[in-house]
Amino acid sequence: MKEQCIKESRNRKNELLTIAIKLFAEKGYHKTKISDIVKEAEVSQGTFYWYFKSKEAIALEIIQEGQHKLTGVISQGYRREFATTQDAVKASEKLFFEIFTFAEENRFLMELLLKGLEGESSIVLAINETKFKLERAFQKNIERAMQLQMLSNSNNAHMSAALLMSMIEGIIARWLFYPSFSDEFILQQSPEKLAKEVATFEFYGLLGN
Amino acid sequence: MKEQCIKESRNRKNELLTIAIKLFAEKGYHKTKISDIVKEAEVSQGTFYWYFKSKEAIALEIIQEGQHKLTGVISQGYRREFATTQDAVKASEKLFFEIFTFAEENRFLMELLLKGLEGESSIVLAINETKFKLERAFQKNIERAMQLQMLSNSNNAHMSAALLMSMIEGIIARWLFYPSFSDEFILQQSPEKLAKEVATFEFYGLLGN
Amino acid sequence: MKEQCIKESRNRKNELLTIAIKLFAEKGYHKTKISDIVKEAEVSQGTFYWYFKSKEAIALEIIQEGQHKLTGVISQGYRREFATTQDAVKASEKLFFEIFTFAEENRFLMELLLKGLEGESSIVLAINETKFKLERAFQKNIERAMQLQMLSNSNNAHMSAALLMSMIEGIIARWLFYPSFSDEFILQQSPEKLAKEVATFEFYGLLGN
Amino acid sequence: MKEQCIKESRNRKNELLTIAIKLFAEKGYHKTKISDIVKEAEVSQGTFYWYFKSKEAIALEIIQEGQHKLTGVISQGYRREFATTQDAVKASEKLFFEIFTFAEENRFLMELLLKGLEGESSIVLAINETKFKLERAFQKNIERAMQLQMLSNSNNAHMSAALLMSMIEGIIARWLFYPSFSDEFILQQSPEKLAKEVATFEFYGLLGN
DNA sequence: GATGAATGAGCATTCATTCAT
DNA sequence: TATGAATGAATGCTCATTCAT
Repeated sequence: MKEQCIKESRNRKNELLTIAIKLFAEKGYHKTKISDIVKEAEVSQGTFYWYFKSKEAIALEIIQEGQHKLTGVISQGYRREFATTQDAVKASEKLFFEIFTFAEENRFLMELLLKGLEGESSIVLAINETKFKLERAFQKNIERAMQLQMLSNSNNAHMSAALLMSMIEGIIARWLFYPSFSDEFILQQSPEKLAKEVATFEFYGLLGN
Repeated sequence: MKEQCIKESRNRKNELLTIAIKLFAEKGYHKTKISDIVKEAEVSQGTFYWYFKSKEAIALEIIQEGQHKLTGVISQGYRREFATTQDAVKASEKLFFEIFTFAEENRFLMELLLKGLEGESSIVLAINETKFKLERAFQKNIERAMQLQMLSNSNNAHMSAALLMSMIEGIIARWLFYPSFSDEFILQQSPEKLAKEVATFEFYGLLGN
Repeated sequence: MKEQCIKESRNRKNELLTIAIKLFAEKGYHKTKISDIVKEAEVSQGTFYWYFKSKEAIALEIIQEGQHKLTGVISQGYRREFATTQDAVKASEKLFFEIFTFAEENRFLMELLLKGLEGESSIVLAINETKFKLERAFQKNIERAMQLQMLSNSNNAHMSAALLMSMIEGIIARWLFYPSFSDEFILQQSPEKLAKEVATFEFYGLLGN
Repeated sequence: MKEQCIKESRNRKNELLTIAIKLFAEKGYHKTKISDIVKEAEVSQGTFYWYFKSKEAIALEIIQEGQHKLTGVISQGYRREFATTQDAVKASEKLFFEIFTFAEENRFLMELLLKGLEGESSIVLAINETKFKLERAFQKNIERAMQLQMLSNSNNAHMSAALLMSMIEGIIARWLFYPSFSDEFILQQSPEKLAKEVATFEFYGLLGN
């Protein structure tokens, strides 16, 4: 019985979280009113405040949970060791695939993590931290490749990681968030295909393959 | 005397625009109050509404003026014809240089154009249109290079343009907007150096040079 | 078992009453939340409403119980008959002593009775009634003394009772409720000493003894 | 024209202050809503916040202004030097008269100053400070009389001042704030008569004159 | 008896916008 | 042109109270 209650309550809370994620992504933080969230969840205003201390609190919880999930995805994507350039490309592709898949399945959450929320500074900080961690993960990967002599040391790992991260951000945004602004080529892609394209560009550039 | 008045008023208006750009970039659209803007400009609330119909109107004017300026920059950057790959890299570099320079000189405006404003849909639309135009300019450049047989036709110009645009956005953001999150390598760069790095990556990827 | 339950429940109820008295005195009626009371009692919100119909109800119960107790104290203090002025002073002193002792032992309750609660009118009424009764007791005492020719008939018993009551209220407040605003002289007094001081002033005034 | 505006605005602010004093005294701080105040003043909610930062702010302003006025009254009441006991009684009477007159003319303000507001601690502090100052004024008067050998040194000036202050508070409360609880004797008195009664009691006590 | 999730009316405060001067 | 007082709809949040379990 107690278990059921806990489960019930978890559902209520999760329901509110899911709706909040969607509305924040769709309308933005400020234009999403608590009344919008509770209306969609079919609960009262008071119920919202039973589960969350404030509007800022739910946003923070969303971001932090998102950071946690995304960190899991990245660490999964890095399990492979690689020896040849081909391996490295494959490894990169694999990681991108995981990220794109996660983005596809957590569309709104990803939108918040990447586009950010024009909210309290605590929220902005949490978002930046998330992106920072992701970028550092890319950087480590590149540095490993440099140690393995697969990449010239003339590369600057920071800069390369920043470029990589930017590409991932941009592709996801065009693919999922601004469909109307992108052409069919990107929209119709599967995570696999996109991962391959980005990984190729990453290693070979426009002249590549 | 009339002339003076017009000039005065232009100044007043520009003053308000400049302050609004700065505050929107620093605090965001919603967290910037009209009262903040007029306080910094040392005019009354009423004066603001003499020059601008509404808060949305000033944001729109900012974005549209920004779009116009940026369009000018891009068209400047394209004047050159190129024949060899080296030329193409140089041309790209030149364009990037112009964009980075503009960004450095119009820091807050650029921040608004790239990060966007969590505002009315009209504003969001205007911003997206601006980014869209920039991206199409990159795309045209790539398509030209493909026609000249400098780039393999296996490239997808849309995708490449999206990647390129994403990199530019990302680098500018790290360079100018989030200095605290970036390492010294990016922060200390000049527009020239950054342009070179990005252009090289664009054509050769990580393995390149 | 039933007895135990009743006892238990009495305890629960008394616990809630005691905590409520303390919190009402410390923070005031409006600033004391039901959630504060139950948190300190380590019971649930629902439990509160099993014992009390409402927030108003618990306040009323507190006041009425206080009135009852205080009435007992006063009637105790009046048992003596007196013949000489000395006796009258002693009798007064005795009564004051009882009141001060009660106040010391029921600090928070006394604070509510004297300072009042900014609450519903029913509560305010109950408090005023309590103070009214106390004052009438003083008045009767004075009238008795006038009948015994111990006090001149030029005295107005109402006025004198009001002055007396005011002094008692004031001294208790300074002694127990606002220690930080009073000097050491009052703070360090025992009920005996305070009773003596007030009784002397009552009969002889500043020039007295 | 500007003068008129200033006057106008002063009136608006004073209007709000006067209404707030009345409502706070009648209904208490918490039960007085901003909407009550503005409704009675026939202005909008926003207008209230043009003149006062918050509900707490208006309460504080009321108390501080009251403190200032009352301080003025007290200092006026002390101008006389006295040589005989009769003089001292007269001087006391004069002071009480001033205070009672002020109380009669600033009924609601006095109610706030004496009964206090169950509000933010800043407000409570300001009120206590006001009462503290008044009491210290009484104390100084008594000490002066002791120096002049008019009062026995066996008197404790602090205690006497506390008793005096308590009497004043009590009489004003019964006279003005709780008419229904007092008898006709007090209610029908003029400030002169009350001042005389209290001053007599002060010096001679019940047995006095 | 006891729990605690759920309710919803109520309230202080904000801020873009208007308008008389 | 310029002012700044005035407006009022909008919104986040509180908290006494209820009720299914």
